[in-house]
Amino acid sequence: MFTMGGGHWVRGIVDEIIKRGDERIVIHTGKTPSGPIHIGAEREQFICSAIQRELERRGIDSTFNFIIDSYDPIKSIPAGLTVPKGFEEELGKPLSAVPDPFGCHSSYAHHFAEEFIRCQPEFGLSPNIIYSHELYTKPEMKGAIKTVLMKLDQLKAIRRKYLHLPEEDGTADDWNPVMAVCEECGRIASMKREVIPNKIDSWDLEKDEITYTCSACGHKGQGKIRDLSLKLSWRVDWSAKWAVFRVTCEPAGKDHCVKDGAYDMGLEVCQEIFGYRGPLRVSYEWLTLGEHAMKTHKGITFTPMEWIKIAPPEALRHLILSADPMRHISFLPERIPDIVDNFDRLERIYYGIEAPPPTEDLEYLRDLYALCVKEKPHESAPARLPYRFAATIVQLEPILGSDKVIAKSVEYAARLHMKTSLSEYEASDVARRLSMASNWVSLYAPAQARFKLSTGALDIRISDETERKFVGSVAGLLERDLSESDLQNGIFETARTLGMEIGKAFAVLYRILIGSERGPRLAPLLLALDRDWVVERLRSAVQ
RNA sequence: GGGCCUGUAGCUCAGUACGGUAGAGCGAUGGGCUCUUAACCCAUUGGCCAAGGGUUCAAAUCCCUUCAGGCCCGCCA
Repeated sequence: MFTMGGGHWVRGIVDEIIKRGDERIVIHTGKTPSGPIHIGAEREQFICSAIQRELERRGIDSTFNFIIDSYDPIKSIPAGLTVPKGFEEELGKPLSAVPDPFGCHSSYAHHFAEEFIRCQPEFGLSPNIIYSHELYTKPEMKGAIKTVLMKLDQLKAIRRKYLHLPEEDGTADDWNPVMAVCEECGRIASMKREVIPNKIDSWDLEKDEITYTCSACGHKGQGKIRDLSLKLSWRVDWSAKWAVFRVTCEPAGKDHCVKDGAYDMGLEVCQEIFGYRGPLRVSYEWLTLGEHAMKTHKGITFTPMEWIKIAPPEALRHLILSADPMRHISFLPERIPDIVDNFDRLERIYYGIEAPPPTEDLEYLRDLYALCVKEKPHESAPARLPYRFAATIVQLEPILGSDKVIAKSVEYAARLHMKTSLSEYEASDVARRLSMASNWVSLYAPAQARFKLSTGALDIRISDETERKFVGSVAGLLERDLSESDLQNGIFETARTLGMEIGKAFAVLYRILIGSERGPRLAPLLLALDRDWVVERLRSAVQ
């Protein structure tokens, strides 16, 4: 079918952003650090990053803020997280006030937020980080709280509309979005059975005074708005930030973007209560881990930190930015080699080494590649070590030693790209991929991608007469201490002389050594092993 | 109960805004390679486009209904 061209979908988003005519373009994203932050959250980050790059390409400057919702209460302890005894006592406190269960950061919020933030430069982004527990001490947020109290009736009416609450006469609605952190117990909500926020009881804007009752410990407190630790509840909190920062665009998960969902209500609150038009909505689908949605509280997660250990960050950008935001992405760590290969293919297409599939729009592919690399594309195609190769050769490290593994990999990458030597970047990229592949093999590789020397009792016996002769001859070759290439050639010649199919000949050796039909290049493998052991192994298989 | 998104080869997905005889990658199978670091090259295989109905000369694409999965309507990308 005829493709329209037109490049990457982010161009359309940027067109709309520009149409708004905002004085200053501010892109926002946010995340609650309620536990390990998984790679699903990167979808939002990458969309923002792509928007920012597209703006930059058009010569437009922008601000990219990442709000850490550290002031939200901790509502549960995520499954799989080991916490000190008595940690349940912390439930209901703001995440920024809960101690780090690992003891390495100043709070629970900081621990998980920092772990995520630390990875971001690796993925080619560096948003401004804003912790909401700090933000709420600022006069702008105090002002938003006052505005909310001033227009509370109007706000209640908006809320009732969105939550489809039964029409009431209005007097019974004691909802209030202003929450107070209890000065006695430090909680902002109680967590028995259900979440009950600490609402304020009374307020006097003239005198700047507020009273509240703690839903957890029952403490009754009072104080001035500027002194008390106050927070707005979710949907109002969101629009207050939009208004305070004059946000141009904030992507959000599809859960918030449904009709009458948090985004719809937030926009109306933003306009009616705070007098700001609100951001452009970009909604996106979730990433799933196989068939399951990633859920922090259920402990089903895969974090950016874990990604970096097993695969290049560009490959995650590619996985996410190549998909339409409204389609869900199903990720499984077992598929990492495919995912990395896909990125490598795009890279080769970008540099004209490989022809694009006939149905694909080249302009789109070029856009996409520029959005996937960490900074700017290299001047020429970098020589990459194929991930599958890496995943194979690292398994020889115990017998080859790491120096040899690296040397062979560098040599292979250079040969593939018809280079005589690798640049410093290329060589370090090869080393990185080897260590990633090594982690992947030990953590996630399916059985068929792994091999192990069969050192135990030999459980196969070669009965075919030709095969027996062949194996015997190879054992003889080994005893002659040949060079690598002579040995490799010798094996081929032996097979040919005996009239064996090459594939079958190799298969029989692999079966004896690693119990598989195929394996890593044979001569180096044989030479890396203890000679007498291999000879004995081969001979006993054909006895 | 109300609403949104998704369903295309064994797997992952393009193609749906603007209807014009089903595409890619991976896999599988076969072959080739003076010859394999699970490589590479070539070929083959593969699909009632979830199901049914409608509109049309023509539907994966537009409309209606049904089914399945995910999600929202209370905090949670």
